[in-house]
Amino acid sequence: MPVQPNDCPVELVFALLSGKWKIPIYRKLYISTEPVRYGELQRHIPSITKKMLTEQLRELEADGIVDRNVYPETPPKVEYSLTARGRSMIAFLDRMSDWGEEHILPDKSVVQNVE
Amino acid sequence: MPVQPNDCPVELVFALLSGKWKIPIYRKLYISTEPVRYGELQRHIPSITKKMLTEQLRELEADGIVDRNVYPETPPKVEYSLTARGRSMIAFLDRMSDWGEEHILPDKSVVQNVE
DNA sequence: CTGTATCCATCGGGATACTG
DNA sequence: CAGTATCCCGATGGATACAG
Repeated sequence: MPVQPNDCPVELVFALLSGKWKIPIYRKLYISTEPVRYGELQRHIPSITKKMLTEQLRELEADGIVDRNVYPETPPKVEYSLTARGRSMIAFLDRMSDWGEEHILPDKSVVQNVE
Repeated sequence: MPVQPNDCPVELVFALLSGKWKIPIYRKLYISTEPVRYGELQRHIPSITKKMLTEQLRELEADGIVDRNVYPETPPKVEYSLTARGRSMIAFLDRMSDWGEEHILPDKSVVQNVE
């Protein structure tokens, strides 16, 4: 659901991106220089159902993170892209990613516990 | 539940802090210079139940974010604190907070839409 | 092609009572 | 004081079929 009022900025931001598929969707939209079609998103995230893809996109849209453009053609064509606000999230997402790679993924390294 | 393997660092980090009460708990532990007792946490977050407080603390502990110290006294005394790893999350949490204050909370300002 | 509409299983989280 | 043990509900997300 769209975000509810709350006083903690961190919790608010978490709420914006909470949802099983929002990060993968965000990543795809961020990486693409061009707007991305519905079907393209679905192919990029094979395990997502149409219901969930639509739901998550609607929430991201309601929260001003994603832009939705409908082209009234036949067959229909709908394109999604990040809003400026959405793009600006990359600032802290990159920091999160850095932290994750440093503190979680290192287990994958052959060399462990090298303090 | 403790975090499951996954390839996206951002999703991994989200998983670490997903849980209705983890951010409030983190904040309290971060702010306190001294370790915090169980009852103190409960008083600081009045609406949390014992079950949830215990659950969330256990998960944070399993994920290496929180330290748990038991003093075998009577009555029992258990203290919680952030691990070094936990403390280091403040780096991206601060960036998230900044973004949240800039992009979500400004509605509270009297002056709006001043592009 | 881009969705909606139903129906349903699972699970996070809450209320309450009990315990070492 | 610091938890466990149960019981339970509502929301989240999945499967499938249908529609413009």
